[in-house]
Amino acid sequence: MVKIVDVAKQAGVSTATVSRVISGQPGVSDDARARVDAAVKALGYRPDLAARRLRSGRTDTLGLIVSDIRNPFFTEISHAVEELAYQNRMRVFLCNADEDPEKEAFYLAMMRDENVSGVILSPTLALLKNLRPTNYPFPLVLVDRCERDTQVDAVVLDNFDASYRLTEHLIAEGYQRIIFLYGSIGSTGPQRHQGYLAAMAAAGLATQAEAIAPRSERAYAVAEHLLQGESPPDALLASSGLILQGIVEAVKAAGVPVPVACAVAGFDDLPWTRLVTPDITVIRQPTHEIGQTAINLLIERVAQPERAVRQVVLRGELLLRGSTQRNTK
Amino acid sequence: MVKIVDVAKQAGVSTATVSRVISGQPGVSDDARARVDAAVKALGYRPDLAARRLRSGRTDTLGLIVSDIRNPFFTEISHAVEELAYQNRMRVFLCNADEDPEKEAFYLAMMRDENVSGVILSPTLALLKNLRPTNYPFPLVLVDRCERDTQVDAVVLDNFDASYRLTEHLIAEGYQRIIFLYGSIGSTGPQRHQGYLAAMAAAGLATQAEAIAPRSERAYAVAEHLLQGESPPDALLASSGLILQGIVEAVKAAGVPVPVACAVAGFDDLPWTRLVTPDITVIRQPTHEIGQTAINLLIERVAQPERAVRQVVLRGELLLRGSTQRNTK
DNA sequence: ATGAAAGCGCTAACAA
DNA sequence: TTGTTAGCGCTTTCAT
Repeated sequence: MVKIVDVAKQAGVSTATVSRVISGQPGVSDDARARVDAAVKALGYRPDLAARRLRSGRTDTLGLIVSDIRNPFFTEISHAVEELAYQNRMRVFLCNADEDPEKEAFYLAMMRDENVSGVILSPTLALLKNLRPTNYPFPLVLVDRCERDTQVDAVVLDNFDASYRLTEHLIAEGYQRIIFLYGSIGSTGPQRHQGYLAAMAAAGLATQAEAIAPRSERAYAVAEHLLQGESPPDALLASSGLILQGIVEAVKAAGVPVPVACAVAGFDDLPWTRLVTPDITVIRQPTHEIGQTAINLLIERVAQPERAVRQVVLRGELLLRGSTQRNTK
Repeated sequence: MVKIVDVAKQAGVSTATVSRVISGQPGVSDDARARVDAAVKALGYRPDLAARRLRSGRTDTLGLIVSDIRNPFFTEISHAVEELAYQNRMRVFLCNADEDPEKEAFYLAMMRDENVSGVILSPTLALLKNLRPTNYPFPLVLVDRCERDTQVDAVVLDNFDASYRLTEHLIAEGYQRIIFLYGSIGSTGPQRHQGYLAAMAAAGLATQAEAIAPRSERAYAVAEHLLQGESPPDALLASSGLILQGIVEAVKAAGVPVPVACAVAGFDDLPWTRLVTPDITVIRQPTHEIGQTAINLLIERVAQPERAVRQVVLRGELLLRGSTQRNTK
């Protein structure tokens, strides 16, 4: 294995000069620089990262801890983070907490052990509720989930606003008995619930909402039950893609005509929402931008540890499609 | 920061003994072991990974380089790999090559620099064509893509067989003018193409296949064109989920009744294939098992570097659904 | 079973 | 601008 002394010897300089050259520091003559570069190339030298990290204390590695790697929302965020990390020549540990606080704690500890430069995290509700950023030896940026009083850099959707606008649209289309199904674990479901409540209240309509486990099977069961009940909904709203999927399956199974008898809408512009008939009205989250913003916040935080906390709130995009347009169909 | 000497002092032993205890080596008395454990706990000691790696040359870290992190197929594999790595207390660098040989090369070099214990890789075709495992200082396990003569551990689908059975099913249902759309870059598309050709030949039917870029827009355009042509297909087969999506959109847009006028089927049991009407017949790949098998192969290879090359070929599952059942509908 | 001590390859403080 | 050198914190040989 070729090491820094070999390069130094070959180039006729000291190891310090080689070190300066390979880490792009100033204070090296063009001549020496050229000789080192040549020696590096000739010998195929690659610095030993473990040695460098031990000595320097830096790793140039980020952690990304997502709640569910199989959820396309997080997959898009991961993609954006990976892309920017690649451009910045940083590595990233991508970890999947699977909504499990224990796994989340394990990975957070691992990040500490790895001495990462920073971590992007979509926290479980349990962690979010009493998050002390000072507990962590690295800067933290939250994505997707954040409470109003959390004092940490974060980038989230304006959940209240998005949900308000979605509900408002349904009301404008003439739907009245609008039922909202939302994920009970997590912070986004309840925030979206609030937007729904506000929009309904503004229109003077009675509300009904069901907090459920965020799984399509649960949404299916609840929707099925509601559709068969005494006063069935004329619109079903979902606070997430998974819940929306369950609703769509239930409506299909029950043979309820959409959007005439019942409208359907929800969050997350998943590919299938355009493939089904009718296609589904959704709120599109700017996933790529969320990931991009998160890693930029993190990089800036690393550069300036003392700067004020910043929370970026992004607006969702309402995509009007067939499942909520009673009039045009 | 607390280090190993602090623990040694506190426990009244040498650093060597502490090192033995924390890495679970034998040759330490129960008494010493207990004192060390207590000291570790009392001081909240965590070993410095950089130092450990520099000295030991081991990292207990794996690399996973996927072709496209946004593809649910790879997302499922990532999930399985992550799960098993977690159980084995190993870290994993998840990288997304995005089907780009340059990015792939970068990440492979990064794996070398990181001195990872091993790498799981879904290679680009360019790399697969002349893959020299001896070029890499770490063991390699291929997933999803592998040529017949590649001498590397691998776990793949039996693409020929799966495609054969899918085609056979369509023939049995009475379809005759079956056109196959497959991804031209990559090794799986052509392998699946061969299965289609064989099944058609066995039935004495004329074949038509189109090699296309594996994007839904391309599949849409080609399918649209075929459906409007002089002798339109009575069945369209896709070699991947993305191509299948394009076909479904095109058929829907053209208003062709499925499965009566035209059947549709393909690869990958994506959620939406059950949501559309009719639901789509597909080959389900055992994604979880693929990921699991890959990491197990890798762990065993690390333990026994000299064992013979093993290639695991898994069988796809044919899920019969509405889009190909002309008779029952 | 235990300890003393030699480095792993690199960076950065300091000297020149 | 350049070189010398002292460690970073740990593992592992080699004694005992």
